[in-house]
This record gives sequence, C-alpha cells and structure tokens, in this order.
Amino acid sequence: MIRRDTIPLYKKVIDDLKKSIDDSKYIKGDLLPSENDLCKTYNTTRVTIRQALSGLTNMGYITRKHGKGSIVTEPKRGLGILSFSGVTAGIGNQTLTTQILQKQTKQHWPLDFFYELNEVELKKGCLYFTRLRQIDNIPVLYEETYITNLNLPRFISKNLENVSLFKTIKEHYNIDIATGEQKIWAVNGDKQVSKLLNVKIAEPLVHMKRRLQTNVKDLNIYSSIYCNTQEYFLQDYF
Amino acid sequence: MIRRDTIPLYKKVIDDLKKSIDDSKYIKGDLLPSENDLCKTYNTTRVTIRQALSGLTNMGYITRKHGKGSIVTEPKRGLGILSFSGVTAGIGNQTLTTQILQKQTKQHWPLDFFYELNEVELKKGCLYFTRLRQIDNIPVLYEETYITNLNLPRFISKNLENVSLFKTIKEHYNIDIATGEQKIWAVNGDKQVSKLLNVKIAEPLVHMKRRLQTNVKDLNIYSSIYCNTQEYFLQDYF
DNA sequence: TTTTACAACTTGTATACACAAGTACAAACC
DNA sequence: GGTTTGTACTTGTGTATACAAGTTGTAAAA
Repeated sequence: MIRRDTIPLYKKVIDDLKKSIDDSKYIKGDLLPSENDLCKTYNTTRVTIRQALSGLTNMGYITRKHGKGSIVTEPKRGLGILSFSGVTAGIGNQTLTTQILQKQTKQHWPLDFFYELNEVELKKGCLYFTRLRQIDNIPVLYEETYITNLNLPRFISKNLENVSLFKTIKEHYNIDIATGEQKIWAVNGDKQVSKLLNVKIAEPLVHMKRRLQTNVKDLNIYSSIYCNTQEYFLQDYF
Repeated sequence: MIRRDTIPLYKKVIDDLKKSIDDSKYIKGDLLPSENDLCKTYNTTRVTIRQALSGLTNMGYITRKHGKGSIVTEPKRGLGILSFSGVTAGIGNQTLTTQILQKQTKQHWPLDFFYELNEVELKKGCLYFTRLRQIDNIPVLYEETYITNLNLPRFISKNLENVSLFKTIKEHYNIDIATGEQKIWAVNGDKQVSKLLNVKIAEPLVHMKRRLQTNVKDLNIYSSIYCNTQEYFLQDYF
C-alpha cells in the first residue's frame, strides 16, 4: 500500500504500539502481536511491520526474541539519570531553591560551543541564563543553560526563580523533552565555579554537559552543570 | 544469497563499514557509497544494505539524508556506563579490555557495606572480585563487585577476563537485570586507586556506587566503581 | 544573464515471496 | 516417569521489484 500525503504506514504502526504501551494496554513482559498478526491488522507485509518493530526496539520499548516474539520492556519515558526531578525526589524534606544568577537573554551561540549545532540553530541564536540550586541553603548545582531561540515568545520575561524549567516550557509552549544525552566528568573546580558553589578551589566537582531534544524540531536545550557532591550525591534509578 | 554457518551478510556490511570509519578511510562529513553501489559490491539487494545502514545509524556512526546519502558523523568517545546495559555494550568502536585484579572468591559481606542487605543476602554471603577496564590501553574504570552467592554454581571458575558480566550470567544462569540505582560523587583518588588508574594522587575521579536487582529474588549485584575521566567521559542517553 | 525545466542521481516507503532457525508444547515412544 | 520427536508457532535473513520524493548539476528557455 503506497500512501501519499500522509504519514508512512510504519510510523503509524510505531505510534499505535507506542501509545498502547504508554497506556499500559501492554505492560512490561507482555508479548506484542506477532509480525504476521500485525501484517493482517494493517494489511501490509512483514518488511513494513519489521521496520516499525525495529524502531520500537531501538527506542527501548521492546526487545525481540528469536522464535518467541516482541517483549515489552520499559514503559517509562522518564528523563533517566540525574534529572532534577530525581534530585528533588531524593532530597525528601529538605528545601531545594533555585536562584537566577544571570537572567535569560537572547544572544549568539558561543563560538566554541560544546555541542555541534545545525544551521537553523545557528541562525536563530540562543536564549542563555544561569542558575544556582541550593539544598538547605548549601549550593549544590551551578547550571548554564542555552535554549534555541525558536518559537518561545516572551520567554525572556518569564520568571524562572524556584520553578522547574521543564514544567514552565511545557505549560506555556506545550514543549516536551523527547530524548537526551549527557556526558559526565570529574573536574577540579575553577575559581569562579568554586566560589559560586562555596567550596575550596580544586575541590573535585561533577561536570555534566547535556543536550535535551524536544518535540519541536531544532529546539534543543543545552546545559553545562557543575555539582558539588560534598554533602549530597547524584542519584539515579532505572 | 542465503548463507548458513556464517555471519549474516548485513552484519558483515556493518562490520566492514564500521572498520572503514574507525580506520579513517571515511572521515566525518564524508559520504558512504550509495545504497546501489553497496548492492553491487556485496551482490545483494537494497533491503539488506538498508538493514546494515540502519544499524550504523542508530550506533551513531552515520546520519542519513534523503536525496543525498549516508554522512559519516563524529565517532563517540563515551562510556555508556550509566545505563544498566553495561560498559561493554556502550563503548562502540574502541578496544575495551577487562583485566581481573582479584579473581572471584566467596566471602562474607564487609561489615560497613555501602548498601543495606536483607537477611537472605547476609546468610548467603557474597562473591567478590575486582576488575580494571582499559580503553585502548588507558585504564579508565576500577570496579569492585559483590554478588549475592545464590544459585550461581561454578561461578568462581568462570573466566571473566574480557567478557561482559551481564552476558555471562545471562548465558549461564539465565539471569537478567531488572532494575537498579546508582549514586555518583566526584572524589579525589586515594593512593591505591590512583595508582591502578595511572593518575596522579588527588586527581578528580568519578565514584559510583550501584545496586542492580535481577529477576532472581535476593540476587543483587553491587559495585563500587572509580572512573578516570581525563581521556574519556561517562555517557548516557535517554 | 537569469530563470526554468529536466535528467540523473540519492534515500524513503512498500509489495510479495522464500527459506532458516529458535521456542514451546503435545504426542509418541522407551 | 522421563525422553525423543514432530508440529506449529515465532523472528531472522534474504531476493527481486516498484514507485515516491529530496538533491544537485546542467541544458534549454526567457
């Protein structure tokens, strides 16, 4: 079935199955319908169905087992490791405060930016701001954030003090985080960062660089984060 | 061309192209031969070639552009340790070697163990071993592992040199990792660890403690890991 | 000279089929 | 009871083909 002016069939299969998994119609451990069953359902051939299942596999929704079937693995689509919600969840009764050090401004990307940017991003420029996050008044995270300046009207006037950035952009612009990656190093803090985090110079810090891709094309969120792990640690569940 | 007793053709195509990229026969920005060219080279059809190119795409080796071709991208230098698929799965093209420092032995849990243990675990004791993992002969990870001594016959005699622990326990005992948690700090390396990782004393290291729960009740895998992030970094996708 | 149209390339999507090989279970056998 | 074998399922690998659609350079038209 060749289709014009519409989304490809294999993508529709992916969307349908993904939705079923997200809606818990299939839960972890369940078998999806067999390839041949799906062929009948969608009136197509195995090549197309396999293209869809292959997509779901490397999205982490299913694992496939020769002779057995497609097994649903992880219905969770959370942010995984070290997301700030994770930090928030891990600190219990203590108070997490977020302080804006540099208010969001529109500017060009730094020339030596830590991720590669595409033409659209370069052309649009970025919104930049820095924040300091404290737990019980101990500074724990220093965060420099760059967001592609794309479809974010009046972002500069938003107040980001003590609120979740993700929640803000979700509520105001209906933007979701789709995927992301992060890199982690242990580094010695330099003069500026050590002072902000109130630790001795050369105290070891966790340095993370992350790229979060959203459901809007070319709209990405980049951040460089320094963590003081003297009193607290970063935690992750999977 | 149907082939028996040998690796599938599409995997051979992946290996060949991957090797060419690793050996810099194609560098970042280059175009791979077109699908039709590859069809002629390997005397096969586009479906098979596309299966290979699709594999390379989600390994991060290439990106594909409609109407243009397959573009070689930046090879990644991350460790991929932060997800539970394990280090071996996350490293890609470089050579990861694993050296056993202390061969696995049955022993009691340390008194000041870093996670809380239940009665069954305490009663059964643990299997303990340490490993040093190197990428291209640079030591990057020092790992102390404790596994509950439960339903693991002959584990002590298994050779863990240069193999994936998860794969080993999956193949021999059909044990899967179900869930896990990890904690992360930046620390200064002490004398022993710094020496093992071949860095100066007080060089900042990433220290992780993880607990992995398996599909077997009370069978958990605990590890304390030190990472030298001078040459490589830890990487995570979500 | 500038614009348009086309040809020749590229990857994207899809059909239709065939045989290999792993899994699970039940029937037949010892 | 325990083992072997067969069968019907599953996914894995592969051939052969067709048309859609994006990209790029060139030749023809304005």
